[in-house]
Amino acid sequence: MGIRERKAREKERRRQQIIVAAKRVFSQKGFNKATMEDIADEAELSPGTLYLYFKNKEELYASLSLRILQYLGIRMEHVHRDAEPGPEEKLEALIEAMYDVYDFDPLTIINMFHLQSSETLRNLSPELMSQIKDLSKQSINDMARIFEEGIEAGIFIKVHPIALADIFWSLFSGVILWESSKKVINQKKDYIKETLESAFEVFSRGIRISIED
Amino acid sequence: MGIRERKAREKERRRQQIIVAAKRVFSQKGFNKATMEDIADEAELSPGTLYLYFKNKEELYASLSLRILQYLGIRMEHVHRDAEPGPEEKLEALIEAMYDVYDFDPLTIINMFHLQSSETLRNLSPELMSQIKDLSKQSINDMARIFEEGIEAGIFIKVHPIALADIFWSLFSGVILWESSKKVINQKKDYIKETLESAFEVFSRGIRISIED
Amino acid sequence: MGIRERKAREKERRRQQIIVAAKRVFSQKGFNKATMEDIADEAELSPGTLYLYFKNKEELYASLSLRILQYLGIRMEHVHRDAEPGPEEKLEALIEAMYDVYDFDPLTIINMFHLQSSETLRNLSPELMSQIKDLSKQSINDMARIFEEGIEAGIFIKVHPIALADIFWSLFSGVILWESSKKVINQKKDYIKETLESAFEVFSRGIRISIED
Amino acid sequence: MGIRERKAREKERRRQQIIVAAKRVFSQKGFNKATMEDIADEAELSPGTLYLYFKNKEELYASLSLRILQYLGIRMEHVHRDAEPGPEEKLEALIEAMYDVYDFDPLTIINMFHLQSSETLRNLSPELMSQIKDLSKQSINDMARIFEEGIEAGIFIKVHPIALADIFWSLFSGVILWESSKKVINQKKDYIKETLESAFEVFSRGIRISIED
DNA sequence: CATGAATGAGGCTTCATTCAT
DNA sequence: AATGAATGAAGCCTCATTCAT
Repeated sequence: MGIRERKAREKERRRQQIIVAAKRVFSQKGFNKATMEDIADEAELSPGTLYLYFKNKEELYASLSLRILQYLGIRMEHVHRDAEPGPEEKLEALIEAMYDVYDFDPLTIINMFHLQSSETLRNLSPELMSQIKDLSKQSINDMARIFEEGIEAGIFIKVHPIALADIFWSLFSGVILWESSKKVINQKKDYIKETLESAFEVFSRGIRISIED
Repeated sequence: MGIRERKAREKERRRQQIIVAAKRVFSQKGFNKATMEDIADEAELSPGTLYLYFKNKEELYASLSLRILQYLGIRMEHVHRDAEPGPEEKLEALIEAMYDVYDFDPLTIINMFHLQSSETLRNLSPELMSQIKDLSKQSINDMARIFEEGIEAGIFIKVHPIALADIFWSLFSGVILWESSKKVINQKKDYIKETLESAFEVFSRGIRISIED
Repeated sequence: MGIRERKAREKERRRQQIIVAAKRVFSQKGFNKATMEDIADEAELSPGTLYLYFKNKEELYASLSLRILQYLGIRMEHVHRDAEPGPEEKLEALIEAMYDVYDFDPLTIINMFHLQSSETLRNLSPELMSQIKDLSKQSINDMARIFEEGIEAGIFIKVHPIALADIFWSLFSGVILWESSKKVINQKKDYIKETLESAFEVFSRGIRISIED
Repeated sequence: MGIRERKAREKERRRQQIIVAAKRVFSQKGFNKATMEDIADEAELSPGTLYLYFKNKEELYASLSLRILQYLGIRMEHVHRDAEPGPEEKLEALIEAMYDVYDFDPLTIINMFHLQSSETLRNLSPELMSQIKDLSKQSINDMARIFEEGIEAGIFIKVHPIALADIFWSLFSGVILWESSKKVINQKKDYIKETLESAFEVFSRGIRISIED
């Protein structure tokens, strides 16, 4: 069983090796301009080998997102488990988590939003699709729980918690995409972090009930 | 001269005919899966004809966005010219405008955000690129002016107006993309309008200075 | 009949206008890279019009050569009619004529040799083909007559006169092609005239019977 | 190591297989009418495979010439190394070599002259271009050395040796092109060999200094 | 006669994927 | 399991030619 285990570990390592290469190449060239050969070169493997680990190009692409979503899921759990009780504190922890998620892998997270917003989505295998779906839903639900607590506590405005979570997530992805595409257009430094900060502030203020409300 | 005019009109009509077809096809299949032949078929023209009106596939794609951006620009002007004076009123008018922009052409607006967030952008002709850039910048500036007025009036929080405009725009596009991709995943009706409404409410509340601030 | 004549003249003029444009464009871009639209633009006509005067692109191309061949034919006649009697003198006149032919239209003459040496030849209409054939043959025969006289006079070596004409013509075209392709390779000035001069000298010496032969 | 060697040999064999097919197709249809698919069919390979061995159509075309030029180069060396000393003997050896070059691959040699005299030349990759250039120059230089020796020995006329080499080469290619295009026109047997023979005789006589000179 | 917009066949090339070794 | 050569489908685009005006 030790041997079988090691095999499994090696297989997983190889998988990661490919994912890392893919991440780099996709980030640099985008989904369509990146070729499987590019990725194989970057991974120092042959094209054929990629297909031993991923069914096709689209699945490989989507797999990148899975890692982020998994990380997001873990962070969401932490927020609930570790953060101080109280919706305000949890919201803050949530925001912190989002920065970490972005930092965890900025290139891939942009990729993920591209995926989200792309025809590619339509061609994924059902299994991968449902994995993504489940992970997304799980994280959105985790976020929603925070908002729900706040609403029940009378601190947050009465908007459907899931809707708030969607808005929060939309804001996060919207800012990242828009700021990074501004960068493509203007060739200047991106202001993702700074804009995210302001955006979260606006959001936090926006859902909080002030005294006079 | 009457004849020349008619020719010009016909040429413009043909252009529109292609644009309409392209819009439909791109919306259905996305940029990469859509072929020029698909579009030609939809427009009931031959592939070659498309190239009499658009330099290549990418320019055709980008042209769709241009129309939206132009409409957005017009609406932004109206907001400044026609809306009741006062930042509050203008913000409301701005939000109204955004709904109209979305309604003007929902499919294309989703497309535009895909374009924005895609490698495609890198291959556009410089002219088209700069047109898009200018139009975007113009509209963002128009939005920023509203926020600036509000800040000066002491009604809105002191965040750089351009940043607020970016956030507003990011929120708008983020919601549309996320909701429409949720639809792909869940096959359910999309909640774009409803979510936008809540999002704008959160945003409006978020930038307003309440008494105790 | 005056009117009909004028029409015919105008038609011919238009034809020449096209030929002049074609010459320029073909010389610049070569047969395949040159498009009918290029030529139409250069002639300040519409593409459709070209087809009123020439059956297709290949015929237009070949027509350029006809002008040269006609000029060559005329010069050959002159040589026989005007040159001092005696093969030596006629050979000299022939060589002079070749320079003139080259000067008459250097670009087109290179074109003609390209035509000669090209698949294009295979696709010409039978009529044009036979025109070219006749003109070529006529000129070759005229040249051959000079050599024949020289042989009969015991001045030139006993090689079949037609063969000598072919060799003469081959030398002429070979030098022009080789020198002009060297120019493409080396970007230097071409040495066509200088090389032609030496070539003709070698040829003349080569066919002359010296005393000891 | 044995395995790597075999792979290399197989790769080279495959290359040759393509070259042979290309030669046949190009000779039959000419550069422009020949399609990559034609060649792939002839080679019993798929179109994509051609691109594993040649960057594009033009490079494939040019590669054919390279082989001839290489052979020419080898023969030129032999002439210098093996031929009896003395310019006369070397000139004879040179002429022998030219026949062999022609026989080595008549179809391709005609192709090469087409290439030489064609717009195609302008689009070659710089590397291939410089290879062709170098090989050509080398052979021309080798020829020139023969003439130089003859001039120094007082046997050949005082014309710049490089010019004589150019003339010699022009005569060779001119005869081949003209005779083969006459064949297209007349559908008769070609007289390339016979005409070459006479041409070389004329040339040899032409550069030799006779007693009375 | 002239126009020039439209055609549509067809070429080159790329690249995801397969499969014999 | 890994390779990497081969595949071949399919896409974009060009451009000679036609034809209604």
